[in-house]
Amino acid sequence: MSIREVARQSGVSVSTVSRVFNGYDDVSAATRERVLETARQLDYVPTAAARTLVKRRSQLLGVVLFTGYWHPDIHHPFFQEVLVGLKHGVGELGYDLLLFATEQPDGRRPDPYLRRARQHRVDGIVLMGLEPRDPEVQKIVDSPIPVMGVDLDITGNRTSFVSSDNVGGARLAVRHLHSLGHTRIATISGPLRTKPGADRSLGYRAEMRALGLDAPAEHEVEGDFYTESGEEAMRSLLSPRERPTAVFAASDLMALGAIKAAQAAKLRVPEDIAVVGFDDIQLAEHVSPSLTTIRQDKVGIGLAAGKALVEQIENPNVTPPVLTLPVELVVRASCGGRAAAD
Amino acid sequence: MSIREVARQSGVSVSTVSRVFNGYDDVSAATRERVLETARQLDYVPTAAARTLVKRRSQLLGVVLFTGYWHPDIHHPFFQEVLVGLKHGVGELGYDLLLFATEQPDGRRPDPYLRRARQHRVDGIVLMGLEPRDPEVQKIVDSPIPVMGVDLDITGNRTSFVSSDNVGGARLAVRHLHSLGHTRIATISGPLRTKPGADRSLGYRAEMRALGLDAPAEHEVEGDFYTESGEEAMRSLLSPRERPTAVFAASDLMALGAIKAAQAAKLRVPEDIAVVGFDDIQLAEHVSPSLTTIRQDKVGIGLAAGKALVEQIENPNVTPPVLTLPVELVVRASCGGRAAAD
DNA sequence: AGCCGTCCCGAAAACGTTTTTGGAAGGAGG
DNA sequence: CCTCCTTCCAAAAACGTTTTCGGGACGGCT
Repeated sequence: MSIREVARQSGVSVSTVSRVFNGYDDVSAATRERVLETARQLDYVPTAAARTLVKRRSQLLGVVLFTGYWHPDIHHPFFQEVLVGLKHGVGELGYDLLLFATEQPDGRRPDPYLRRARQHRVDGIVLMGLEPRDPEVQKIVDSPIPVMGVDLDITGNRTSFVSSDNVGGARLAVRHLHSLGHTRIATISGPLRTKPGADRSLGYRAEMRALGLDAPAEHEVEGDFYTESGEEAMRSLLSPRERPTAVFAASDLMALGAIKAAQAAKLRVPEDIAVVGFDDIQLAEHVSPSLTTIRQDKVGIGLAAGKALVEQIENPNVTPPVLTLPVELVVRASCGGRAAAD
Repeated sequence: MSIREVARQSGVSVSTVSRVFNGYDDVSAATRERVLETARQLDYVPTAAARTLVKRRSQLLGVVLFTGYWHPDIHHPFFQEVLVGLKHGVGELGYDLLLFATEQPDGRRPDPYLRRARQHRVDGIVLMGLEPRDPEVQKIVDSPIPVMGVDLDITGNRTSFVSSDNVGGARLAVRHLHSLGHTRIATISGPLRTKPGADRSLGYRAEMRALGLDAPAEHEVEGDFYTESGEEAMRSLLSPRERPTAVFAASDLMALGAIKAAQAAKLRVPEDIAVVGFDDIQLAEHVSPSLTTIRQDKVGIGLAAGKALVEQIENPNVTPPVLTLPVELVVRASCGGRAAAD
């Protein structure tokens, strides 16, 4: 089952077998066939470990996906789809994914990610779901291993990131609301320390300004992307006497919470207050009223991240570009307008 | 950076360093400390490939997660949570996950999973999302590598599987419906060739019989777990003159479709027809009417699968038990009754 | 004939560990 | 003084590849 055995049985040297399996062309068609045939008979499979040892690369991409599973709302569907995209993206290029399972229930990570990555000699790392200022992130970025962030703005020598066009999406959302006649438009932003949170907030403000609308400070409240924070935020948005007639929530989950809070306050959505979300998670179309939202191409993000990472691995000299994927407005029922009839 | 360097700098032999790092006790406290210290200074990390080569095991668990990403409804949230559970389960035990990315957009898998598994010398394999009669599955089961199926009934020498108590769950569902006064209870089953599909159908029939209720053939129609099939199934259920007053759908997604179809037929849910689902996906509580359903402990399934697999790896002599996790009835609005006031 | 180029292929070193085998040092017991 | 355990450690083989270096065979030139 080792290359040695194949060599013996086909009457050639070890190096020749190796050459055959690596597709070198300096081996005659006849020997190639003979080697391939005996390999097939012996059911020979090359050992990755040995190859990794000598080539100093593993054809493996490390994935650190921070999913605190104790978080009640962890089921954030975003990363699942990104992962699917990632998988398909790198699969075609001959890489497999190494999912680091080094996270403890209490959030401690006993064996730092970077250490595991080096241990396995992964050729690249994908970072998702962790806090931008996690010290471990910085260590990884500073390492010589190529890194791609997903919704995590890191840059460096061999590192870059991919995310949706968050500011564009936010602008799209408020523009839509405005086109429906709203002028008092509030926002429930994501955590401003995260890239998507900050950018969507930026986009909101930019578009409000561009439209000549007033965006007083009390019309922007910060959530954490999850449902409850949306509920809470909406309550505080509703308290002033001049309440907004529309709100742009920086995530669908928060939009949901917002709608719930509005309904609890006896307001009708969208008649009394319009809501638009961000993400287009599966929920969005099934919920009632169905959610108008900004759709992110989640699979596409994974795909892009994978391909870009491999690109960076195989061309270490070119500095990797920051990738921004387009988003799309999906009009449903939660803000009335032309879809109100649905 | 190799063990050799550490040995040189701390004035001991290579084997001693190895012993220190593997926690053998036949090394004096003094040398141990010295070695550890220089290792720290050199920032030494042992190379997994070399270790794998000689120990013939990798501390890696292969995961084959078949996710046709071209399927419009692929976003099935089930596996995401299972994966999270799996990750945490095996992480504590010192294993990492190797996610095979060898699936092509058109469904071809160019390099069979088993081959990759052997290549990387994974210590065990987790199978999820694939068809029970996929020939590749059989090959994997027949291999000497320990295997755990998730919702995939495979058994063999070193193989077993874990799933929810599907028949119990189904019985729970129809019992609940019956307790609400329903007697004409239909079901939209999952694909009967899959374990969960078959078992939930079995449970439905068993409970109907136990309750002395009539379950004519036209009251059971087979779907594929996804939304559209539920819609379609509901339409055919509604056509006979003696239409059911309640239906048990073998998945939440199908329940959703069913509700949609019922509403399209101008029936009110739950007043005119009650629906209960299975899974308790995130959608279930947000949809309107919110879904009464049977909750699966998805994270728990992953956790159990991981632990059981590792158990089997480390105790190859004991034959692994089939694991069945309890489910739970979650009463919401979609079938009236005591939650109708919600 | 002699020289050179091309085409195939083999020998051997290297990658970084673990494990087996055995041996030196030192103390205890006779 | 001799023998016999312990305790600690070193040497070396083994794991299964890739890659470098070089060499034989063969044909075509001059």
